Amino acid sequence: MAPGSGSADGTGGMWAGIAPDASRRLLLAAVDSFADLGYHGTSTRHIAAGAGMSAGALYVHYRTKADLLFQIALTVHESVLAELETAVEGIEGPSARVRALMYGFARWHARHHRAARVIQNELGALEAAHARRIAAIRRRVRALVREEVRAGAAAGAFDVADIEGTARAMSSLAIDVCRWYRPEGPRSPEEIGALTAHLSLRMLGARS
Amino acid sequence: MAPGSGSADGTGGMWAGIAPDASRRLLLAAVDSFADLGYHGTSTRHIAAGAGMSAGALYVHYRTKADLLFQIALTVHESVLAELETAVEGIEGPSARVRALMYGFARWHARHHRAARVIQNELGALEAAHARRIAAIRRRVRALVREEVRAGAAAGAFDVADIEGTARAMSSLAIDVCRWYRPEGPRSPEEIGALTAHLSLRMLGARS
DNA sequence: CAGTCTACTGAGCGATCGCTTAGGCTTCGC
DNA sequence: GCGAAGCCTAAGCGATCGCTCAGTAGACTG
Repeated sequence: MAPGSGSADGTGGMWAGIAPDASRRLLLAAVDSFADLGYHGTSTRHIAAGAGMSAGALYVHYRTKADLLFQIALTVHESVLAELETAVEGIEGPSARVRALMYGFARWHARHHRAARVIQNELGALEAAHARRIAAIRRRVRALVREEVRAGAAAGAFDVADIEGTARAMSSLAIDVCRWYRPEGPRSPEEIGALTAHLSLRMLGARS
Repeated sequence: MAPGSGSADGTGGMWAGIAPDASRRLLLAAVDSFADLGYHGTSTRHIAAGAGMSAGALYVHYRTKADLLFQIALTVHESVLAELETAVEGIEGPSARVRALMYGFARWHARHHRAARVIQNELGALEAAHARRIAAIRRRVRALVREEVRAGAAAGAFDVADIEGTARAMSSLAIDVCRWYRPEGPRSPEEIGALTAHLSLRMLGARS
């Protein structure tokens, strides 16, 4: 694992782009605290302490607490998008593509369930301008899933009456993993990914 | 609709059991505010103002802000449980029972998406003793879904290898409705319920 | 009509919030 | 060797937090 990274990270370091080191430590401490206590339940002093600094040091690296949340939301959403785009790269055939997509989607949300919880629960805490930028990325994620469903249905590989609704359900299934997943539970992120992919193909009425 | 109820309510008044009137008004104002701003983001003054009272009046009806959250969590979870138990009452045949169960489950989370968001996002804000009582109800809800899947699989009506995982996915699909549902969107709670039921049966490999 | 009770207001308590500021230590170019 | 710049601490600002409490208005009891 890359040095300086505090937790398991399967995407080659979601936080690797955050420099310098002190900025990254603050950001990781914020993710930890936001995941447990929520954005409003977390004080800037608590974040700074988690990064081993005094209260004021946070403002050397981030303008406001809201800016810190935005940095997290941006980094995390871009990581999801990259994960999905990589997942289907070079894979052919509607069923194989959906399987790869949903496997990566769900596995990501298990691996990064704490970061994912932050961005699912605290979207409403973003300021209006920040929220718009994040919403744009989320639309691209949903479009990616919908496009796979649409293409597969058009090719006759899937039997799906409600493309939009079924694609929404697939995304929902993968995203909600972060709400109930516990690392100490019986399933690995890979197993959850495989199950989610399998169930997605069933929802799509894919030929076995 | 019952008088005194502030919003559409398909379960015959989830909040009808909350008396007197001032207590219920405070509780409804709290749900509204918690759903938008989160538990920690909401001040007791804001709740009281939402119920048309001054700050101190809240403490005539509730011991603490945490007690208020617990009352909400308890009422809402019992409403879900009642909804599911009623949904399958008198219905025979595994597929028909699953269809009724998941229809009710998802429809409830669309109809009451604001209250549902509170209890999904703010579970961590509950005090330990309160959290245990709520967790017990949630286990009963999950068991209800799992039992329908198990019974149907045992009867040969479903083709499902991973009973626990598939049941979890079904619950997840219904619960997550509250995260993305918008009343101004194109789908009614009933349509979402029907789609969720349909997709659940597909995940189960039910005979058409 | 006096006495009691309940529901509520408005002021305010101590604690904590996000954030700023003064100042010190370290590292650097020149 | 020295001023500039960057990163950090400690103290503290004004605002707001959850919550308490003395006092009041109105309904009910005997």
